[in-house]
Amino acid sequence: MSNQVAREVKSAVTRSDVARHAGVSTAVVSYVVNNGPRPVAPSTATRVRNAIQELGYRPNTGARALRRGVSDAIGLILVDISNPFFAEYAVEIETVAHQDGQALILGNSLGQAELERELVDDLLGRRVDGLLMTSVYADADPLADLRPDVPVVMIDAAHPVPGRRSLGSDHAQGAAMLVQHLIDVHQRSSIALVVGHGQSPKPDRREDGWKRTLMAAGLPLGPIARNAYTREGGYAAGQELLALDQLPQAIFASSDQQAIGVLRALHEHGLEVPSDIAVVSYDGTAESEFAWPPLTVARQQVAAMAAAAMKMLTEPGPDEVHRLFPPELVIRRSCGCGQPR
Amino acid sequence: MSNQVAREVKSAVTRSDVARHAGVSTAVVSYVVNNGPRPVAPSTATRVRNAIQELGYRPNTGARALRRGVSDAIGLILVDISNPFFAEYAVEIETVAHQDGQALILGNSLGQAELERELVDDLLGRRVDGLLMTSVYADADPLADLRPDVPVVMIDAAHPVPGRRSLGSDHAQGAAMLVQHLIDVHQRSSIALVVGHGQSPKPDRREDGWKRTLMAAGLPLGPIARNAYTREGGYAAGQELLALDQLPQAIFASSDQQAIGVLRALHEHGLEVPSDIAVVSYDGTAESEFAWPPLTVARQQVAAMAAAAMKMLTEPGPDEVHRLFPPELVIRRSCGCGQPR
DNA sequence: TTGAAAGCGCTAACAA
DNA sequence: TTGTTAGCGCTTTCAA
Repeated sequence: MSNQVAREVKSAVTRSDVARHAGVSTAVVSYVVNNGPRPVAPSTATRVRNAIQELGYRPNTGARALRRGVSDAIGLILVDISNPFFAEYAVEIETVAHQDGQALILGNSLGQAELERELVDDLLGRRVDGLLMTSVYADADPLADLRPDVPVVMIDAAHPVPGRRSLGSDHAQGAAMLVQHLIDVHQRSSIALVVGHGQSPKPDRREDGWKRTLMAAGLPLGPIARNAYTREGGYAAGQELLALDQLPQAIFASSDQQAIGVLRALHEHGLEVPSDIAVVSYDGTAESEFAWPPLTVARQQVAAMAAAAMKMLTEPGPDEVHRLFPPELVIRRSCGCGQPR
Repeated sequence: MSNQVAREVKSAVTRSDVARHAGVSTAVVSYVVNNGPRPVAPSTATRVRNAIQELGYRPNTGARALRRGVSDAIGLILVDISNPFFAEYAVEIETVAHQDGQALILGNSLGQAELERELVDDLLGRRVDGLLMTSVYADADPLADLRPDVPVVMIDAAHPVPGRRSLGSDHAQGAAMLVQHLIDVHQRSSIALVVGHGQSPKPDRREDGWKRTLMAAGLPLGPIARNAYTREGGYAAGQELLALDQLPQAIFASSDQQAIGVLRALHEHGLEVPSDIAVVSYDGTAESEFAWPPLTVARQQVAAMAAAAMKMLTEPGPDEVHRLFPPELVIRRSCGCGQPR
């Protein structure tokens, strides 16, 4: 009874309570809980397990972390997990992490450099075993003055990041696949580009891919509308393109979100997609499949990237690497495929 | 130099390194870092701060947690953060938590009871200061045998949860607002319902709201299509309704995701929304605004719920409470408003 | 096979 | 105003 009460009163049960209850030392409890490193007689082990059960003992992960020097937790810093692409990415990462016995601590930088700093700092203070992140900074190393002493992997890096491990999708290739498809299969010769603002000195690789593919095909470059990688940005970009003297025959949007915005602008103008104008986009989130019409996309290999990111974090390797994953072309209806002639 | 090397070598700098470097005791370092509880002479404090700076010292959050008995971390268990509603919810929660000095540990149960259990267990082992969760279980208390010794708040609860604190949106009211609008403003007299499978003995409160509003208006109940609360579920439900002898004049979908699926089914059938059939839905995620046509919705007050959830976790209060937040009616085009006659 | 005990980094009561 | 020191709960070496 007094046990009952004590537990109700929220006295956390510790290993020494268990030891006392089972009539053994705390070391033995440890051996049982961790299944080593010393052997324990079966009968003793059973007594300990019963005590654990009865007392409702649960090892304190933090204390163990302090002693062992590893926290079994990793940090994930995203700009904004309500962006569907990152949400899908996060699910994959969390799944892999959990299978790996790692908990995931999440932070949203919301595009604010200062907040990003705070989050990194907090995570390092928690001695996470690793840090996965996308950075607000286009180029500068956001961690420079934070001197992280744990592995860091930049998980949405189009370009190599000096001195860091990084990975991302091959944006140039994805863009090229999409544009090539519009040219080869749908004979579009005027293909517009919707892309983000050029914050970075380096151009968006999707812009490269679009440009090179058009040039290689001997086609003129279509109009470019630059705006945020959001639905709102795409909407504004779409309106911009619609205000042009001559409507392009197709639009390549650099993110699903932008494409969704573009579609809205086109619909509001009473345009039919793909018959009046084709639209394709980059990312391949679930949302793209349920847009109207369903979007033909270059789908990023989110699961593969998540697994690779966790691996880069855990396994030894060069301090600077950059892995690029090829996106997959997913044909749906917005490009003109599967349409009645 | 040797300092340099030592740091490179990844020897974590501890409070006693700082103390030695500054020529003070570890207690003083603590007083400076925590700004108390004892006063420190300004000149001493400066010396300590310089040492901290030079050595790149960062307090070990885990050690502090062990000593103080609070972890400054909370757990969040969602079914799936790639569901946009939960993603938006999570952003709000993380933001509030961060402002509150709490880190957020995220877990996705993916609809698997066993996984949910594992996540809860892990989080309790980490001694989170509180647990925010949605449960896979419709009714049974998923925590019963886990004896959580921290505050738990069920954050997406349509009904009170026995013995627990919980909160959610007033689904019945939201449904009623939407249906009433379709009746009063758009004179729709045949309104279908798309809702989830009845896993729970308790009916979905949105079904209640829909039913009562129709009955109060003296209208017949429209057809019901039951399917998952996903885009796919909505798509299947939409097809089901389209196969009926008589098409309803409007559809109320219980989630944005379902509405998106319904819209796809309608579009594929060549139906115009809202002129051929109106569609409204529940949730009000960002996606709903960019659907085609933009969806009229009952928007859940995500930010308010997130703040309230954190408050319920932190502040003392009754062990069992259930707070319901009224959704807001957001009129867009899918109901027929703003359409040319 | 088991136990005693040191110590992970930190806080804070107590002493000076 | 500063220092000494006892733990927080755990792992693991070393001795029995």
